[in-house]
Amino acid sequence: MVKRTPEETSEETSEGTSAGPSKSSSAAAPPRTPRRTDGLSREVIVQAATELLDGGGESALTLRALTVRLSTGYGAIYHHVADKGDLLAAATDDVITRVLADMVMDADPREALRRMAVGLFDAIDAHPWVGTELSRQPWRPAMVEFYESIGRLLDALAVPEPARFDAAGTLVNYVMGVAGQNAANARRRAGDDTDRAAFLDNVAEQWAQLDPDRYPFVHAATTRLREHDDREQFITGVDIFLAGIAALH
Amino acid sequence: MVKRTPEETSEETSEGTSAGPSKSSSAAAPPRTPRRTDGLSREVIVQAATELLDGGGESALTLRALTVRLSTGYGAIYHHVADKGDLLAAATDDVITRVLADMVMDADPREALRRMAVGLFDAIDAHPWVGTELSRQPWRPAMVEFYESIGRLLDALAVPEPARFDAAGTLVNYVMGVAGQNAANARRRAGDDTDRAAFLDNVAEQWAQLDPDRYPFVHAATTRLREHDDREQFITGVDIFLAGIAALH
DNA sequence: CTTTCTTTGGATCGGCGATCCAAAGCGCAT
DNA sequence: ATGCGCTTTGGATCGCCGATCCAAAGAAAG
Repeated sequence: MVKRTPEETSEETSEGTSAGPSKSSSAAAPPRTPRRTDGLSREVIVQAATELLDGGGESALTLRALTVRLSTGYGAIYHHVADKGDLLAAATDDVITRVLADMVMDADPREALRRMAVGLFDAIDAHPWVGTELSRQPWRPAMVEFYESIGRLLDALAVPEPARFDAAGTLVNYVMGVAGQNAANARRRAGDDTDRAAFLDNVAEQWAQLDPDRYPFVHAATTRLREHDDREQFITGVDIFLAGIAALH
Repeated sequence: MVKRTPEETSEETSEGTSAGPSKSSSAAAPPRTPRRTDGLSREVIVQAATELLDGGGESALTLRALTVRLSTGYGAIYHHVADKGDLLAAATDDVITRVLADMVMDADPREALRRMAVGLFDAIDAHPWVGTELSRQPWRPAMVEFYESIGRLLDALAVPEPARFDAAGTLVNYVMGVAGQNAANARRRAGDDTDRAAFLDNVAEQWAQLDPDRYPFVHAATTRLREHDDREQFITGVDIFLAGIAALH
């Protein structure tokens, strides 16, 4: 078999009519890069997609980039994957599943709930694109594990059945909200070369310039905006909801 | 104002060379559609964009569709608008501002908070694309009004200053989470021609087929999933939050 | 009327997701 | 072993998108 180096392929494309299929094959023998020896698979593709996403955000996942990274063509990828959405969903499921696998359920239900929420928070913090995709498709199969754990822990907290469903949904909605916001911040951080502190300073400055008479609260909150820690604030929010759930009996 | 009928534009385009700049003008006089008499403006464009978004979701807002709807060209639009993101943000601000303008602050802070959250919920329910854009950019200028109102109402609820900032953020995050989820549902509804009930039935059926031993909570929640009302569940969540605030002092 | 500036229309570009097809390998039946 | 069909691969191609660019058309200034 002739080992052909991946040089430039044919530059001059046929300038045939616009819609004509290439039925009558021309004389020129088309050079082909050799077929890959190691088999492509859905897992390999998902893995490569995850690395692209982690490296450059959601915009870095393009079919073109995938073909380059895997040294293959479009057809090979689309043979294992339905479309780009399928790929993004699979990568998200992958991350979520991994997070849940590492989770240990504590004895105290309250602490376990807090730990689960924080686990999801940290995962989204590490992979912001997961937050975006998750807030777009909150009912992925991988999330069922989450709902189940939350439901059980609420049961352990003696939340009665009629309210348990609403309580679980509320908690999930809160986590999703933070996820989306975090992902948005991370996106902005990557887009601009201003880091998180600079971005917050920017918002805080705009807030500080508001009329203190019309916007007393926002105007006064600028200091806290600069200093606050996202993770701690998130946990505080979880505690608020847990307290509210306990108060509802 | 002269309403120009949307007649056919020029059909036959010039078939110039592929990459050559049209410096040396050829002999053929290029036919031009007449210039519009009524002035274009940023507001008119934002209005048209909103109608497109309401009509066909986020994917319906394309520059091409805008030029057709306004009977104009790309250049005219880009003269008034920075880029597509600017346009989407402006349309979102427009909707949010309108919602806030119609809001009346009640005497009871608890009821007022509930009303504000529901107002945002209803607006996003009516314009799902607002939810997506809002969860992507939670710090739009139009949202400052919201933060301010929430802060004042929390103050009226005697939430002390150190906790007020966290509490306001938590509530906003919760609302954002619901917003994103709602927008996702609406998107799916529009994509498939299955309506909301059919979609929920689909999810519920998948849940029902899970192993009842491994997933007792999710398996049992299918009935509630089918029957629950999004709006009521959202309000329940707000009440949980309010109870949590009260419990934490 | 002439010049200058603002606003408009549309050709064009590069990049994207998706489709399609032929080549290449692989396995099974003969 | 040999031919034949099925699976997998590589890449040309299509249509559409956002964005850029430029010349024409009018409005304003002189």
